[in-house]
Amino acid sequence: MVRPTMEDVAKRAGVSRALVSLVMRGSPKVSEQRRGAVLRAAEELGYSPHAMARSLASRTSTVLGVMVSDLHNAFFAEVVDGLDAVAREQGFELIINTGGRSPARERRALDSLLSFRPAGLALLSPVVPTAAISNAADHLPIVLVARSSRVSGVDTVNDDGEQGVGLAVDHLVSLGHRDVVHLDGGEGSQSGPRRRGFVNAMAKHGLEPRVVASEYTDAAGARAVQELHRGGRMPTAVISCNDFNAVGAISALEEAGYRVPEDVSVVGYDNTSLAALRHVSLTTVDQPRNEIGRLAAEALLQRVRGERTEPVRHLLHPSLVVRNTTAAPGGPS
Amino acid sequence: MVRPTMEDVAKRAGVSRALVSLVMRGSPKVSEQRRGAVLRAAEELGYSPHAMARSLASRTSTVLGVMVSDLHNAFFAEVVDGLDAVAREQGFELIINTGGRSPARERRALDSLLSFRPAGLALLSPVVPTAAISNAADHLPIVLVARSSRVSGVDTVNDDGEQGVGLAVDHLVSLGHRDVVHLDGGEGSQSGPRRRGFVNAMAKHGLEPRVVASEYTDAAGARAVQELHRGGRMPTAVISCNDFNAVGAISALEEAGYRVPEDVSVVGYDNTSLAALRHVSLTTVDQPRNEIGRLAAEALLQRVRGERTEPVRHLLHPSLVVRNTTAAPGGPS
DNA sequence: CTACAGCATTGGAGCGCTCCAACCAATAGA
DNA sequence: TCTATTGGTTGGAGCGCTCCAATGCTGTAG
Repeated sequence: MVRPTMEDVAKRAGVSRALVSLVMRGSPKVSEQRRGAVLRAAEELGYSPHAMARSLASRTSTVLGVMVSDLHNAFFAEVVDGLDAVAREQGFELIINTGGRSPARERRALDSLLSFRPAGLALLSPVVPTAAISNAADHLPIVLVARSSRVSGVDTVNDDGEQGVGLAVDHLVSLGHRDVVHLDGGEGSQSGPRRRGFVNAMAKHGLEPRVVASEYTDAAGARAVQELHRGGRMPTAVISCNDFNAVGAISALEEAGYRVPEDVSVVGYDNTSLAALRHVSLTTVDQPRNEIGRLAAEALLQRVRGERTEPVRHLLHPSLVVRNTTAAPGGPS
Repeated sequence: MVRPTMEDVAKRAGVSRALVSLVMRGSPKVSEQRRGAVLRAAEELGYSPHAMARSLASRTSTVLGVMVSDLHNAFFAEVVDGLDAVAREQGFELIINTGGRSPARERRALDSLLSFRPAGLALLSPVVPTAAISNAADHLPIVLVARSSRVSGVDTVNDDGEQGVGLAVDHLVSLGHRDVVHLDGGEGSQSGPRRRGFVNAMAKHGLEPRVVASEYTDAAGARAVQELHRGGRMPTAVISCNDFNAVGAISALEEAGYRVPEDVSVVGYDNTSLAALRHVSLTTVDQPRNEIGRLAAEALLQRVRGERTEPVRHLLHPSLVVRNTTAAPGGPS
């Protein structure tokens, strides 16, 4: 159970501990002969460096902390992929922690990450109060993903939800729709911009924007549609706040006897793997998730290297993915 | 950017560094008066303990490493929830890393986790070679989840896939089905037991087990069904290797003009959130994911505390969740 | 032959913490 | 009164490493 240290390697190779340290860090000022001897000794002993001791001694860290608010959401998985790719390229590691969408748990997760003294911290859609974030930002670079916040000294990366829903509206209008309803995400983090995008885009086309309160779940989407049905004012198209909501809406529509997309078109948001399933084949708005992760990592690493102190606020362009849940109103049946 | 140390807190509180250390660790042998002074000083300075220095000095760790092979799979999210709950209860933290289903990346992820010298390691469905695992197992406790392996000195937690598929077969047979096909997961980690469970259960009922090669994706499920259709020997029921495969199968069935469940019943495996969507409403086999995580954490912590050295091999009982994709053959239409 | 680079190598201090033996009252027991 | 005992507190060593100043060693120029 006990691991060899540099001292052990040094002894075996017949050199000093400092020389082993140089070899391990790939220093050029070591003779080839010694380097070989050290590497061989390390190999034989099964030595592996102790990251914590290294970081303690060097007062630097090659670790980026990532706080994922919700591991259940595949959206974050792809953001993490992007973060990971960039971090790895530049010699950094990721450690991930999760807050489970509870502010208290998230606080603990944050403390836990901070106690490792990472070089920087990426917070994916955090729910902790802004104060906690700006507090931590005094000590290390922080980038906020999927939460726009005006905390000073903190970078942010978001998709432009306003533009995204705008794309959906344009698409539907160009198909001939004039009566479109938005199922709103309520308290959800990005529902504000999405709703705004809907209202503005409808106004741009001179149409009346109907917004119905809903939530980011399939059950909520179904409920919203049932209410529309009972109210007797079913629109020709629905733009949901996300894919889950859209799928719920579709199943409620079908139960109520509407055909999708012949009678009612439905657009989702996020382009989750769910939307791509052939059984679902949902027209939806795609966020460049991987790109979001990459930009977040780059923002962090720029600060880590001291290349920048001014905050950056990335706002990425979403794109529309047209599948089989949208068509002209009263279209081919 | 520079954080206060114990020394700073000690100076401010007018005590020794050792005393601050005792307070931070919640030792009972500190007078209330001093404790108060120390905590106040720490608060005022914004002190937070340095986990790495602590772990280095104490030669112990309160960190459990978790290697998630695929962050995109929500299955693991719930396992992590279970792990997290138990770890937290017992004063441990989780650090997570991901291997993206690539052996090379997974190896690096493993090394990265090990370099933090965690107290134990949970590997969720790892794809690295057994040798790497048994190697690491010499240095610290390891638990394997969703990968049965006979590595000595390593604990395992799995669901009983054989039993799970058996439940599905029993359910279908009790509905009156006699012609059932299993869409096999191929190389996938748990496809072996699932296929075995199918063959054995069918044999038990005196029925011919038909197995068709497929994969863990919705496209593969659709392809398998299309082949069955072309072959002209469509069964009355299909048991897929997982939920994605089942959803692909359903959509291909509907495209080919079969009604689900009236003409063909479909059963999935995993009870992902996908299965629960009302639009899908898939009959499927549920693994006790949270329980799997809890047992994994407990196995690890038992070893960490030195309470056990014999390996344990948990095999958990799955359960059948009946929804709307199964019915009697040629049933109500 | 000495001086002086230039290079590879080394010992030692120190990162922030824990742990231990030693210490210092204050109290209890004889 | 003197010695044990107890509870609280402390300095110092050391965890595995990095970093720096210093060392020894060549080889070249003066």
